[in-house]
Amino acid sequence: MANNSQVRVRFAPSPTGDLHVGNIRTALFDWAYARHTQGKLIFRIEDTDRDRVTDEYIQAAIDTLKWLGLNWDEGPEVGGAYGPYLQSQRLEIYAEWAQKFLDNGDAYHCYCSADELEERRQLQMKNNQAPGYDGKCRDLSNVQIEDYKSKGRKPVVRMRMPQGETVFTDAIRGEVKFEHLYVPDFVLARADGSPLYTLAVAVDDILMKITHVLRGEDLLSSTPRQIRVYQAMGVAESDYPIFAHLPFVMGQDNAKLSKRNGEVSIAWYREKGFLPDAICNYLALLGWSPGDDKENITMQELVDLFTVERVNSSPARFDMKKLEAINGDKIRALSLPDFLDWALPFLMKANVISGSDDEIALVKKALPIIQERIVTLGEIPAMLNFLFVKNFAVDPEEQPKLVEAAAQEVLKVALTKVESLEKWDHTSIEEVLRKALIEELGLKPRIAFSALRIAVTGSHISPPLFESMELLGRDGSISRIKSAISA
RNA sequence: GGCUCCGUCGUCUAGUGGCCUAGGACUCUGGCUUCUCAAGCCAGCUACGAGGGUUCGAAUCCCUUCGGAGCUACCA
Repeated sequence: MANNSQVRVRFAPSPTGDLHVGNIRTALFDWAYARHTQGKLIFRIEDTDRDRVTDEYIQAAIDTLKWLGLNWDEGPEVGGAYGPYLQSQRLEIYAEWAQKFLDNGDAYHCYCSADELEERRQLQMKNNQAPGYDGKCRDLSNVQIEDYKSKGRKPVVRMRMPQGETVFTDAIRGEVKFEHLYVPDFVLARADGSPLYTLAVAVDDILMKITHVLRGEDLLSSTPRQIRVYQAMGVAESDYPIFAHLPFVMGQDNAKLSKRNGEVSIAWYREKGFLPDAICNYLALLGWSPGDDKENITMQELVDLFTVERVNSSPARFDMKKLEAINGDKIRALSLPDFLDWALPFLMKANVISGSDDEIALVKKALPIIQERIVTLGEIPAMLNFLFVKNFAVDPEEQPKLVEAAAQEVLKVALTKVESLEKWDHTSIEEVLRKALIEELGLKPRIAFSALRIAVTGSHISPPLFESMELLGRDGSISRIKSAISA
């Protein structure tokens, strides 16, 4: 196996859509392994299928990795000695190798049409045979070739699989063996000369001197094809990369993660208000574990602890609840300046604030009292809206609770006490209200403060009442209590 | 169908022959705390897919079986 001293891992997505949870978990492991070994992370775009990969998706993939903090050493935007890193810019390279394979007899031209192949496949299935290319064009005579050409047929390049078997050691699963009987000759390049995944991935991994291939389990059965290409390239077995096939991340119902059973696009989590560190922390726990009972880890701890040996081989189910729990932990651990930086864009986007200095100052004061009450940043606007809203109105569903006689009594007493307060801070407010409502009127705290809470914040669920009143200010609080009384 | 991978609480996992009457986390349930909601604290529920071996001893090793997943493309 590869014995280079410098570890070179690659993350090579085919951006046919927004990067999803599974992609990111792979990227995260690739990144963590590169950093753990102080090796290099190579970011390569597999866009050989330009019908499905768009520039927008490529850019989105780049942005997503950056947002998550998964930086790369070679690839788009940073370049590197083995570029270009977009496969669509490496077409001549693949064409050269395809030609070389043809010249050496490792590959051959196949003139079968898609329809013919499909027809034969159906027949194979019907006869209970393993479907796959039957080798029809393996040894075409010159006459046959001329005949095809005269009919205007354009050939694809197909790799010749020799008899035998391919055995390799997967770093996660151990020895895996494939009999070539079940690995049919596969297509390397289309009739127009454009390469297919099997050609490009193998050529690039060798040319880019990749030492470790950590990728999804779905690619496990394509590994013998890649190894076949290495052989045709004349690569020594000791220079093959080490393969490590990561277990799947699945949805709730044991199916591959999809829109149906949970949001898959990382962009969605970003908008919802999940922190990159929380996403990475959670994803790291899918198929890997730090080994001890500690699960809430930092990116640095992940780097320090991550080894392929500790990666599981069994698939994991994605659990939104646990992600939320971790996100809540991460939010609570945020410093106030960091929390402010994360919170502001959400408040602006929801039009709760416009971004003035006064508003920001107030947000800064309010954040500590909601920090342990939210699970995602997206909940912040609703939590703080009562401080900024111009036309305040009590939630219609809460309104009935205010008109009750007992509530009116509380509000009236509270109003007079609060109006005569000299210092407007939460301790003074709490002190005077407790004295008047709890001690003197003998009310239970939860009863006494409920009406006030609704009057001031508009809902029976809110940040702590006295702090909320302090932040709202004397005038605002008093006028809201007044309007609750007259209502 | 064939090939390949996988199988510990509901979920993520710890566990590599005795430390396991199986540990942690999330969820759920009950309680404490409490100005609401949270947070925090305490307690509880629940698992080695099944069946055979090997062994003094098995979640850990072997076999069979059942289940799940992936691949089986001129997608990646």
